[in-house]
Amino acid sequence: MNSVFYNSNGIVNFSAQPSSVLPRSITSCKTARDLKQLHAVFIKTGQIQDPLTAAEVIRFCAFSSQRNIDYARSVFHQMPEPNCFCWNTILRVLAESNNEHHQSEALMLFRGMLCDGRVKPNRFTFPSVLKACARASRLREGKQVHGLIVKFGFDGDEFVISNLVRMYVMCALMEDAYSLFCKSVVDFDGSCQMEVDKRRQDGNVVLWNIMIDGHVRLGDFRSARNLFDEMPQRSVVSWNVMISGYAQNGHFIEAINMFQEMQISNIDPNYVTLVSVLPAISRIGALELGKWIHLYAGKNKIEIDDVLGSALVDMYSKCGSIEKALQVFERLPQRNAITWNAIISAFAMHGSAEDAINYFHLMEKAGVTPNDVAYIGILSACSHAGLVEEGRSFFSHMVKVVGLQPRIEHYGCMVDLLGRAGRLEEAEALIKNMPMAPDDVIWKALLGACKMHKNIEMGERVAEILMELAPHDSGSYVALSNMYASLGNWEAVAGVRMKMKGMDIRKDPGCSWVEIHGIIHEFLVEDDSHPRAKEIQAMLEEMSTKLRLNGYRPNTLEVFLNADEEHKARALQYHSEKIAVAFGLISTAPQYPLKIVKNLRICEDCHASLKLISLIYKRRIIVRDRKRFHHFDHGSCSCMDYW
DNA sequence: GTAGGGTTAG
Repeated sequence: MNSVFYNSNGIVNFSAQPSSVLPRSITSCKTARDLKQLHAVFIKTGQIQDPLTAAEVIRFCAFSSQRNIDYARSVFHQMPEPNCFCWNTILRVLAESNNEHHQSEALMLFRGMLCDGRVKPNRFTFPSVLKACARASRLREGKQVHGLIVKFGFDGDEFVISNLVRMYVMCALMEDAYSLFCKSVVDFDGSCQMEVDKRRQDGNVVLWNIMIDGHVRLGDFRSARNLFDEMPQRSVVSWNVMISGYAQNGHFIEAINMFQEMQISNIDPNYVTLVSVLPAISRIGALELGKWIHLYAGKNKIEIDDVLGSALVDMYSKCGSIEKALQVFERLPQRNAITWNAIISAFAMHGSAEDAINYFHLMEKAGVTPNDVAYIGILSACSHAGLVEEGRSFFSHMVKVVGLQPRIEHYGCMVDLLGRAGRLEEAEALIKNMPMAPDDVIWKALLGACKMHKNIEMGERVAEILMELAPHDSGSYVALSNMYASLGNWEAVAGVRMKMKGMDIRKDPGCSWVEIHGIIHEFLVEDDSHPRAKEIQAMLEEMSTKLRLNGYRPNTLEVFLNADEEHKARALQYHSEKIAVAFGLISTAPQYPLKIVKNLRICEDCHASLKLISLIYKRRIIVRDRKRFHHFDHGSCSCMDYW
């Protein structure tokens, strides 16, 4: 007969079992199969009646890598008399799940626990219950739980309080959160005068972090920053909350500044810091900083798993290095749907439709089902490469075979795909038949196609709609004006300009960034504010001369002004990306590829010029515009002039 | 047994 006994940690050991067949304890279970075998033995021996054993089983199914909440729940419900520890375990499992139904279930279960009455909740019960309320934004229940906490006398427990504050913060009730916060901070500070109680101090920082997080969630960065500056001490989490808050709300420069200040303050970035700051680096295109992060992870033994890996793949891709993106991707020990989406989107952005399609199929082969985002990636790849039939086939496969509901982003790709291939009527028909209202992005895609194919009739119509939909967006005015200009209709151009002036709409200034030796340099149109402006100017003149000698003629069609040709040619010379290239050429050695990030789309003239410049100066130039990458090399561009 | 994270049409 098998004997069962416990070690000092309450972990069950099966020393009499042949180790090749059965795991010796729950902690040595590697797979769900191991656990099921062990569980079967527990049932057979009746040992499952022991609450500690049952709780260990629940914990394993809930928190190990073999996450199986259904299994945990069934073990729990089979217990005739679960003790408080078991209740706490199942409540925590449900509360921390990402599935919203589980949070509701946790609350129902907690209600059951109270009604049952055999077990009283303890101080470990409430954090989970509060977490469930917070995650599901269930304020009404949250307030009831607050009442119970007072009734049971746990309103002095730091874990309970921090979860209570967090619950109010997540329900956007900052006043309630503040009243608890202020009370606790005063209490804690009072007791800390006598003796520095480390745990209390930590608890204090946690509360500050939660409050900062609350302001960040509400988009109130000023209050968040004030608290951050005021707090008596900051933990790595305090920095992470600020960095991720900035990064997720489009304040990329602030996120990066915070990250750099963090290092000045001698706080070591951790895994979450890296994952939080990487998207900001991607958006700015700060490759050197991105590389530093990658190295830092390696040096500090921070594991590059699927999550950090996805962020790195995206960073390298958005910073212009598709080769490094692929290298990181290939070396990852595990890849999930997001990792695959990141590499597929990377190929799409860089114009390698073939690779995007290959990796899409590799993803399927690896047993990862492509989700809606994967289809956005693949459709955008088809659109950038002009693969109309392939795009159509992916779209219909997604709808008819996979049964995914297309989102507006999918329609956006299709409108772009059809429009740019010159099938303007089909694109317009698709917009009319979409199940949702078209947004400005959809109309902009069609307007771009009208401009490309010089369909002024449709262009005017679409621009009209856009001006109504997004009246303060300069894009539609500029596109319409450019369209008239390309037809030489200067009167109509003047009309659009008048309208813009009347509504005080200004064209977004073109802006380019180039990172040279780790420092980001920003250039605006006609920018002469750089310390090396004189040398840049001389370089621009030289470029201009060499371009002309190589047969280049300025393409002034897209110049916004109705000015004489010479003036327009000069305006073109000072587009921000050209200034950035000039600066790059004088600042770096020939083998150094220039990587430029531009806020708007690259214009046709700059595109033609950069192709020639890559030939004349034997320089690889990679430009990331608002939409995609252009790799200029040996006189041609990776987009094959289709963008 | 407290806080924090990656991909997405133009």
